[in-house]
Amino acid sequence: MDKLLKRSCYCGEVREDLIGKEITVNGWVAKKRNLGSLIFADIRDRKGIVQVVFGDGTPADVLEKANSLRSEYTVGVKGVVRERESKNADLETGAVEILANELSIYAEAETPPIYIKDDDNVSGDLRLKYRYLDLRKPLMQKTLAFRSKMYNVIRNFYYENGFIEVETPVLAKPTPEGARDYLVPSRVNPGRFYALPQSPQQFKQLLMVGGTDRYVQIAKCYRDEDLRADRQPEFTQIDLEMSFVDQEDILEVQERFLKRLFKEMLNVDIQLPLPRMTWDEAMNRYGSDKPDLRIGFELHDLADMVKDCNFSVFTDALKDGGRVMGIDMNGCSPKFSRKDIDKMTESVKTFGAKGLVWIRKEEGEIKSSVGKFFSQEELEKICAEFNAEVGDLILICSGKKEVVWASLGFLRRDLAGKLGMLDPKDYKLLWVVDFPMFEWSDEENRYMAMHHPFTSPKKEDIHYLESGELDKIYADAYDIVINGYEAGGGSIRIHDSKLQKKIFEVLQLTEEDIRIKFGFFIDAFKYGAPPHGGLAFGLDRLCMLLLGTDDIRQVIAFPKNQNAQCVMSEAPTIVTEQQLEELSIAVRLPEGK
RNA sequence: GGCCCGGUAGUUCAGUUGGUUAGAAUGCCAGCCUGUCACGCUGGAGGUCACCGGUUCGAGCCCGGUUCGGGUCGCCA
Repeated sequence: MDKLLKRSCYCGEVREDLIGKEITVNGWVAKKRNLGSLIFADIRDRKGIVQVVFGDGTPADVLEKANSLRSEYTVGVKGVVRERESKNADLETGAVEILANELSIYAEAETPPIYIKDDDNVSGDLRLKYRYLDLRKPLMQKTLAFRSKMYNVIRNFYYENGFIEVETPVLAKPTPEGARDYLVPSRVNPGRFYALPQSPQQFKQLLMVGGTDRYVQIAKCYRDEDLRADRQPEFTQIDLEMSFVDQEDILEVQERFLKRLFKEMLNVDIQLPLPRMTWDEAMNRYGSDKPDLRIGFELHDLADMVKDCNFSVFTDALKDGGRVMGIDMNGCSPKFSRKDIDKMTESVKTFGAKGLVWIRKEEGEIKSSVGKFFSQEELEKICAEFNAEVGDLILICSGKKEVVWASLGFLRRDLAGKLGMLDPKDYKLLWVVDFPMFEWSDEENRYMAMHHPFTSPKKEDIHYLESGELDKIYADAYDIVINGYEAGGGSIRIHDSKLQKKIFEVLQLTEEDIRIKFGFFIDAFKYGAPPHGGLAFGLDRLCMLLLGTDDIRQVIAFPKNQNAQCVMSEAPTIVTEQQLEELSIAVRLPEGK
């Protein structure tokens, strides 16, 4: 239609200093208010919204055209900025408006299927289907710009600290010992597959062998596992590796990065050095390897208090090598009904707990779901362990330690959330260090590397490799934890090929396995590998945390739904016979699909 | 793969014990309106109650199955 393109100002940036000046804005019609021969239109672009007035001197043909405007028409407006008669305090541009004298309708629009405003309340499914409309919302545009600024802070910091940005391949080799791979068939190598990287782990270590010394990459990673509110199948890592360093050196640089990130993105000051906690301590005090330190409600081991009690559930758990532990929800007794506790009991069952015992400390009396098994004196002793006061609610769980940790760890954070105690603007960062090297896998019936098989065991624990006491071996591995989220993790790597071989052995990989899966990697370390280590931050999760959302989709432009589909483009999709033919692939669907 | 929650107008939802023509708000369309900004007023259109089957004289509602979406456990080196 009419030609009027060149913008002189973003809608969201029109201010009093432009009063009296003629400007041109481009954008979408967010709202039209037609008062007859006076028409107001709110025009939106990525910076915000400005009010345009038609009437009061607007040429008749322009006024007529303005009357035909509908929601989401794409338009350009030229007009003079003037002060408003009555200001709108809710709008950043609310002190001014544009009196239009030219209007171009670049494109008409059908009625949008979703509301395009921040408080839309539209289901996530529809938002993803019409993501291109959803992205027009001011909040989404702010989020994209925020994330973009993050890239900038990241690159500046690491460039200034001597890191080299290197792109590693996306078409890579399948990763054994990890998550499920996304596979990519090779046409020119029939029957062979690339895998999309779960992380650039091996490449970045080979960069160290290659002498790069300090590497950084904002890397896309792919894992074919089930999704969660904070987990997408393709996600972005800030991936790092450093040579000739120990754990201290790495943590020191990375916490300076975090300090800078929080300062530049939020103007929040983070105190360094960050607190540290061993994995053992985190599990025993918080029941989680990613403890949320915004709240207390720490776990207490009650073994001493219940080892001789009459409640066989507890004594049996202890005899089987399990734990009896509890948390004290201070002052929460009146806040949770019997029904609420029933729900808590149901929720901990998903972690394998058989039940949940409660103790309510009341004026002059201590009540409990297991009151008939315990004397008041015994209950008093438990309350004393927590320094419980009247009005406290103590929740106790027993069983295998992993079950107890998971159950109570879940409850303390879940209940705190329900009580509104988790302030998203309060940032509690810590390092969790000294992870166990191995964990037993019932499924595989063998020990697996907890972090990954290139992680270095702690020097003082290496002798347990010989004695086979694998559960006594801890690793030079560390996670950065922010408000209960694992925001990143890393380790010192093995640079000694003999030690690496030994680790593969205890992981029960055969010579042939090692050859096939890691041959090139092992070979590289024969030629002089530097001591090295690194870390990767989850960029999406950092972005979530900084923006105070718990939905990772909010910070990704085009995310997948829970079934790993893009509901907008309908990926993944079936492909033509011809494509499959070229790739030498035959598809065999499971029964009923 | 398991468990939990949900699917009613374009959108967000209500819908009583199973009972007449399924409602509200918002959005949309038309008319009127010169200071609105959640504009207002008047009128109007808009429904495969996710799908299939069953129970019943009668199903949005009850039962069975399927499907779709969300959360979560397993899984995520």
